[in-house]
Amino acid sequence: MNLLFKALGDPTRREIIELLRKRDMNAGEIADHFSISKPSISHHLDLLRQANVVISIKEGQFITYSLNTTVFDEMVKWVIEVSDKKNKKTKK
Amino acid sequence: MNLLFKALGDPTRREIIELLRKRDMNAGEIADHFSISKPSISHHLDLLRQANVVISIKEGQFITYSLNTTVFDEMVKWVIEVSDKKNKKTKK
DNA sequence: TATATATTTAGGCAAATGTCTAAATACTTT
DNA sequence: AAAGTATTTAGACATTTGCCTAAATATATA
Repeated sequence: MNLLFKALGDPTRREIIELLRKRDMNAGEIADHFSISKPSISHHLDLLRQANVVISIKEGQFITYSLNTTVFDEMVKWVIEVSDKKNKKTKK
Repeated sequence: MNLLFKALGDPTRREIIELLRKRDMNAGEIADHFSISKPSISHHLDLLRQANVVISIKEGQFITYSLNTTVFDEMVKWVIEVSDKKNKKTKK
């Protein structure tokens, strides 16, 4: 879960996630949305892949990236749980 | 939201959050749960406070820390929204 | 085969992060 | 007022992060 939080702790990477939410894209298309270099985007994509937030599939000379949203489940569960205990304490 | 994700991207800080879920604690009590120095814990608490995850209240010579879970709401909303690929409309 | 296109890898650099010890600040008690 | 307790601030250090350019790899096309 640490890799996931770290992955989400960068605005560029969150923007990439928001892009991929609309449709799958290859690395070049993703890079075109930003003013930083392609190698830097490639690095961000690597971190997102390590955190299992995205999946990459090679298609010819392109590499298509798509979102894997299941990885968020555990995280949301943790956050809700952490929030819930506190509520319980004040509610009861 | 960046400060929040960054705050959550460290295991010690997540443990602090889990501690505070059970009950409010002062800085010394929190530090006693870890093997790292008090100044380091103080720094972690500062980051959590900057991210609005905790609130600190001075009580005599102690400083009591408590969780502020409302800050998670926006984050969970973002994650859920991003996970929902079918509804691509961005609402504010 | 040679050239163009897509993407990553390598290496370097400045800034941010997480840790420490020592010192400073604030409050309490004697 | 002096001493003790709680916590933070300051400064240093190694590691990580995010960015860059240049080079390498892989595929497509003339």
